[in-house]
Amino acid sequence: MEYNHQSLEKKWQHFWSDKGTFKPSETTEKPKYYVLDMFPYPSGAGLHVGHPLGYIASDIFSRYKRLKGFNVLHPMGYDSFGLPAEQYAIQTGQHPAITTETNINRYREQLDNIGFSYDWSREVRTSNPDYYKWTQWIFMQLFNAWYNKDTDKAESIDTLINAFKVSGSVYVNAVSDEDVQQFTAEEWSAFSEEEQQRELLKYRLAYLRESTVNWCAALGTVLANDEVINGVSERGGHPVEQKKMMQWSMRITAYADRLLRGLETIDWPEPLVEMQRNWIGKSVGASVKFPVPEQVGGIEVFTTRVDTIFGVSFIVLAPEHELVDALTTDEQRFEIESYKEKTAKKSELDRMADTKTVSGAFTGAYAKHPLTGTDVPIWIADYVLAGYGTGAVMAVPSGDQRDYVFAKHFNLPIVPISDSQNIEEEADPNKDGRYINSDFINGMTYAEAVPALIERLEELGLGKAKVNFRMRDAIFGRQRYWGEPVPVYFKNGLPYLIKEEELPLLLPEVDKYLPTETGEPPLGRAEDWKYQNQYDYELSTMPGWAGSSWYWFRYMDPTNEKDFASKEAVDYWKAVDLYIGGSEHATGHLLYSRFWNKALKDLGYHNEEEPFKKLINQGMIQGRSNFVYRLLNEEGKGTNTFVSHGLRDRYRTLPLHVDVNIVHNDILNTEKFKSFRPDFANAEFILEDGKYICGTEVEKMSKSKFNVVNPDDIIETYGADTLRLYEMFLGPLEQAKPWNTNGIEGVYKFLRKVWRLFHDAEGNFAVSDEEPVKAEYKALHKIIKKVEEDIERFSFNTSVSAFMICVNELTDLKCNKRKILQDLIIVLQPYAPHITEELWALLGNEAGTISYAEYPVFNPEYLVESEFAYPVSVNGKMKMNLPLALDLDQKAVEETVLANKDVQRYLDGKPVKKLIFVKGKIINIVI
RNA sequence: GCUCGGAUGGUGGAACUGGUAGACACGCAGGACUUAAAAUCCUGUUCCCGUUAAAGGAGUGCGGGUUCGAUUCCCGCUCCGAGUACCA
Repeated sequence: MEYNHQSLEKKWQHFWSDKGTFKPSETTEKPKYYVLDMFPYPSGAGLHVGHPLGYIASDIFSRYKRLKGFNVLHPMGYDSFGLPAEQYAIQTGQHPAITTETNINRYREQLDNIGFSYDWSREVRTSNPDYYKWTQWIFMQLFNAWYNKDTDKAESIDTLINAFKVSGSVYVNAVSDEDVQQFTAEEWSAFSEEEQQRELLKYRLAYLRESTVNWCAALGTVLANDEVINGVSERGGHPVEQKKMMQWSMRITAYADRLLRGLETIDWPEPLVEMQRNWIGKSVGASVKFPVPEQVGGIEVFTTRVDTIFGVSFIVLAPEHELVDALTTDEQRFEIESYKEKTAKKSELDRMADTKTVSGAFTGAYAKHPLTGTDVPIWIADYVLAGYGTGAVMAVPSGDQRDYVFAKHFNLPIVPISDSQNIEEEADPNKDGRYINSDFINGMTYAEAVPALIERLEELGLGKAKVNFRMRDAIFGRQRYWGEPVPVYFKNGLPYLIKEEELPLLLPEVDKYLPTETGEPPLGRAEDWKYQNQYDYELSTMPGWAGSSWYWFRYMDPTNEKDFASKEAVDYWKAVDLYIGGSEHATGHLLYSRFWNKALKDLGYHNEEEPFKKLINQGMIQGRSNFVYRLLNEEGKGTNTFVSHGLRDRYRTLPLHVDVNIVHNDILNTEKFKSFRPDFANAEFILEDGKYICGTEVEKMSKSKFNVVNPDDIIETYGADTLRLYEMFLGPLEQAKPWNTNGIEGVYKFLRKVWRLFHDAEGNFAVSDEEPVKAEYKALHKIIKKVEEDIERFSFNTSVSAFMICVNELTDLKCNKRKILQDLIIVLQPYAPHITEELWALLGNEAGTISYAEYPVFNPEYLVESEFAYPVSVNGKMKMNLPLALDLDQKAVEETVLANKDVQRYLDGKPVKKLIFVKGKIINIVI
């Protein structure tokens, strides 16, 4: 019988699904292992060959862990709320739920074809009410929580209310809005219900506040910072502007420090850890007050370089700074106003693009230097951002390049403050020298000056050490339809939660998926949608990241109606042991998930500080486009003649994308090309060596570039096992690489060789029960060891090569011994599950039981290198191979090598300085 | 600009803690089997010189260093990719 991947793969896929082979056991002594894939958004385009890369890797790992005796949880689901389905709904009127359902079915079919070992009984969909019920429930927990800095964790809002009742706001040390009030216990009790709620809102982890947001007019919604890339929206690339709006936000900044510290405890790729670190952006410095005689409080600035404080020659406020109007003198008012107007008109994109031009305006006001008391002029400029620190900086032109440029442009003084500075051409921020022009820190080093300054500023009540974070709270509301409704209604303009037993708050039906005429979000169109028939519901929905910020818990107990997951399930499965997905989620999903995980832990729902212990990023698979070259005529118009790639320089041609599916090894199938497009029906070709060679280029995989390769097509031709092996063979998992089908034949050939090991020349199944010989054991044990090492370090590509070597060796040995072959297919099973299940059954084993077989143990005895010749170099240059008996000790090796004729001849009487031994062998002779 | 990653044959890539660079696969060339094709198998394939064979030399982006020995470690540079962007 020949290797027939088509019937064989379908057979086993059905078998696994019917038997529920991959359901983890509920009661078991086995240790648990949780392998998770980042679940996909089911887009209308379906899967291309790039998508399953990470899924294949995680599947190999899961199957391997099962073989090693673990109880493995390996689930899959869909992140099914999102913009594309809604955009489609706007265009066609089709309900997003229908589009989503269709797409999910398509995804499922494609995923099934690849033979993954998911436990589909645990599937989750974030857009299902029985799932988003719990997303809403978590929102409620966060609404009902505040962050206590004294205990360094989130607590129920009740503990805050209690503190207010007992002692007012004095002893409360919380992360909150800046405008919180100070009040006594009596005052608190005297507050009206409304006043109390208004105040509590400033402490809640999920809160409503007027804030500056990224508004995307084209999408009709606000976006979080991570959804804005280079000043345009991540989805669609539409312009984004800053706008003040009442918005739901998540107080993720409360967790800034814990999110940062946690990074040291998890096994994640360094670049990703670095990205999160930068995003959180912790900077240690000081906040310093510059008194302004006419203003109470003065101007507070944040600086990471207090040591340069004597170099301050002016202060710069962001144009939006709240003190600007009050400070501006009458003479300067016109200038300031026109500057503010000018900057307000600039879009985010303009402001970013234009970092070269120096601009600013003088307010006419002066602040007092906190240490010298001299007058410091106050300016405004758009290089200072309102959103970071205090929106004000102390400018030290000698130490900061932006301040330097500004000072030069407006002719402000530049005072050197260190004897090691060179400020002829530009600012010099070095910290190496000793201070000059710096009052009482003159002569000190950086390390001496900083504590001295902080101490002095604290004495004066004008400054203190301070830590600042770049990260902002996350905007949580979206003015869109296809998302989780926020379980909140409004009474007297204040938000209140609906009752827990009223969950889920279902997404109402609307006539159109567009904003209302009055500019309200689409939910404003829902008729009679009122809480208790009288109160308005919140009309914005949750952002895309809400549903994905806790989904790994739901897989543990997906049908639970009483809890987001049962206590037992959460205690058993704990955190995700291995998480595989793309690095594009570094500052979005992966940060928000860590945040929610920590908050849920603080509130007592589980015990894991970090949700994902180990994380691997699979590299993106890019497309590899093929081109044909259309000959141009005199007028530069395209003709119907096409020139092969190698000859195109001799003609005037126009490159055209051609469907990669009619190109094989870069050779165009000219017959298929003629039916590719109607106008190519009479195409003629200028060939080289009788072939039409196409040009190539690496680009993103997309329909318009005709470079999309569908996994279904590959599976049809070569089978799922070949696809799985080939995707791994393509290169290191974490590396980005173009998809290229050129080498797939090699992998397919390998599987046929595996098949043939079990069959005789006539194609009949034939294995022998003879005892294997030593060489056969050696080949087997080598692969067992190699695969184990490779999988443990996620080097799947090298395993595939090792399998090929092993099977070539066994083929050369004409090995058909049961004892060898059975172990071989167990080890191969994670990579190529279908063919191995088939062979397992052919060997007479109970079908399907391979999943629970023991991973074979390699035997070190067979791994001893039995080479009789080994290389010796002289002074690092390879010179000769020496024959040598195996079991000599170091002394004997030394004597034998030095006595060797060739060595003698090469040494030519020169004295041997040193012999370099590695693992008991002489590697090098130094003369 | 800053941060991080990368550069190895015609191609994808291997070399794990410094120890025979180029495993494995594709492609290419030649051969066997076949009426022929497909499939399968064998041989060769870093470059230069040379060739019946051998022998020799160079070689992991470039320049230097450490070392008996460097694709691997260190310093400087070039190019490519990713992230980030006036963060005080």
